[in-house]
Amino acid sequence: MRGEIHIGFLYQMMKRSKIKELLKSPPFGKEVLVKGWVRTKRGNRNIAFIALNDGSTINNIQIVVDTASFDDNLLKEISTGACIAVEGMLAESPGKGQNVEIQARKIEIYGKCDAETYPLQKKGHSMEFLREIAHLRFRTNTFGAVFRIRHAMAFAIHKYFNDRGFYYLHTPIITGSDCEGAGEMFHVTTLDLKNVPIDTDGEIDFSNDFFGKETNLTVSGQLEGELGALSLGEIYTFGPTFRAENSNTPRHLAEFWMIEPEMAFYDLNDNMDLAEDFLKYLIAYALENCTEDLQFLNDMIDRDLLGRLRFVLDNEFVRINYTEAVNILTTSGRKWEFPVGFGRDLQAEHERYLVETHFKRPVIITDYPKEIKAFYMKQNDDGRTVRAMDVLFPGIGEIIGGSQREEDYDKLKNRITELKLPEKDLWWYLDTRKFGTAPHSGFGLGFERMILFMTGMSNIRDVIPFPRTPKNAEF
RNA sequence: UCCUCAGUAGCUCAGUCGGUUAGAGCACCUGACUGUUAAUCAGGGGGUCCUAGGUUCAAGUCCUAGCUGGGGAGCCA
Repeated sequence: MRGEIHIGFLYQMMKRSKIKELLKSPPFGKEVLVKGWVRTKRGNRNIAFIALNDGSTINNIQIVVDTASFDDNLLKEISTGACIAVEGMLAESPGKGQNVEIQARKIEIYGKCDAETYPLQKKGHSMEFLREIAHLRFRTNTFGAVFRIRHAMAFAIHKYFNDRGFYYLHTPIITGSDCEGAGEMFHVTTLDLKNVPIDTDGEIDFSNDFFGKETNLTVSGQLEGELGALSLGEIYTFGPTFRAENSNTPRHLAEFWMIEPEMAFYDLNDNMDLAEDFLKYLIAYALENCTEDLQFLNDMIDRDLLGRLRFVLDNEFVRINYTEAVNILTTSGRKWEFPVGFGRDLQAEHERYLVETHFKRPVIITDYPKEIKAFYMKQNDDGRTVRAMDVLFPGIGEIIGGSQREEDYDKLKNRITELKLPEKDLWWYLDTRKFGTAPHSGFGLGFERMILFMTGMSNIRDVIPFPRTPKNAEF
């Protein structure tokens, strides 16, 4: 073989280029090899144009085929959705619409794609239809953009925290405590569901279950996250979370991802500062690193997307306490479907009014009545409110929920007793207040809700690859 | 879970007052066209009208129940 030039050998050795690389500062005249999926093919008897996409960018590269040089049957098999490898010369494109094209010299078909049964077409599809073919929807421009942005945001989250000395802590997905207080949980068991053991009280006997006790999928990593923060200083979790609520809305999933930073020595103001800085960092990261995908979504999905992202980035969040929020709502002159008043939780219509009508920007509401918030939130001296904070975003509603945590052992224990929570399951949580307690704070960011905001998509089922919702666990 | 709207070709939809053989655009197939840009032009094939009952001489159309999906609400991130 030495010294011998063999076409097949050359082809084997040529390194595959990603389309993203070829489209920027293209080395015209160079022989290249690309591999990807056909988006469209058009042309006439003499020439064919293939738009090829390999996922590295939303943009396609144009493959120009001189039909006389290729077998008719091969060309027929290059239909929308087919996967091919193309070797050819990279050239400046004489046509309008693209600067670069590849003049094909050799084409190999990896996977044919029957045009009659392939569900994706060149034209637009409804989101509802694409959701039914979630295994193929990655191949559309919209979902390619959404999932590239989703990746970029996941990466940026880790970078943000790592750069600031936070440690990524893996809290358990299976939990033995059902007192996290965030809704219905999914049971985890190896018991035979057709023959569940019953104890003498008529209750399910979990002693022979896998863990020897009742277990569930976690609804939050917060309580365990606090344990880490009270030694490591600043930690964050980023993992899946499960809620067995029968929620059928465009903003809820039964399985979703959540980011939960937890910081020792942070008070509520530090917590708010972090939340605002964090969200703005993510927006800035997307604007800088996902430019083309965001532009596409702005053009095709939501005309106001880029403007809204820049607006949120450039403006300070409003910070008001719950009592001030209630005053604004009661003096607004509006008629509310749900009543407003101290002690009542803010409804969607109230939050929307504050964010979208009154302030017209993100709002952080703090110091809610203790009755409508979780047991672990730090109690204020007024005896009626807690150091909670909700970050409300336009179009999304609550994107972050957090608080300063109650670090006083007695106050925390009393609250647990008041709410009749199972203290025996929380002994380890209380221990951290008994042994070297510290003021600390944290919050939870719903990852998919953030992706909704970042992409302009309107249904949360379209920003997670395979959504789990009531009555739906396909794929 | 509640309220509401919808379900007709592969997709998006039209279908009159209940009336006899259910349509369009796109997609697909065939052909034409020397560089296309959601290519264009001509022709062709393609239907469990969501399911089950019911009313009627006659139901895609009206009634009842259910299923699925969208939107709104609640729960929440």
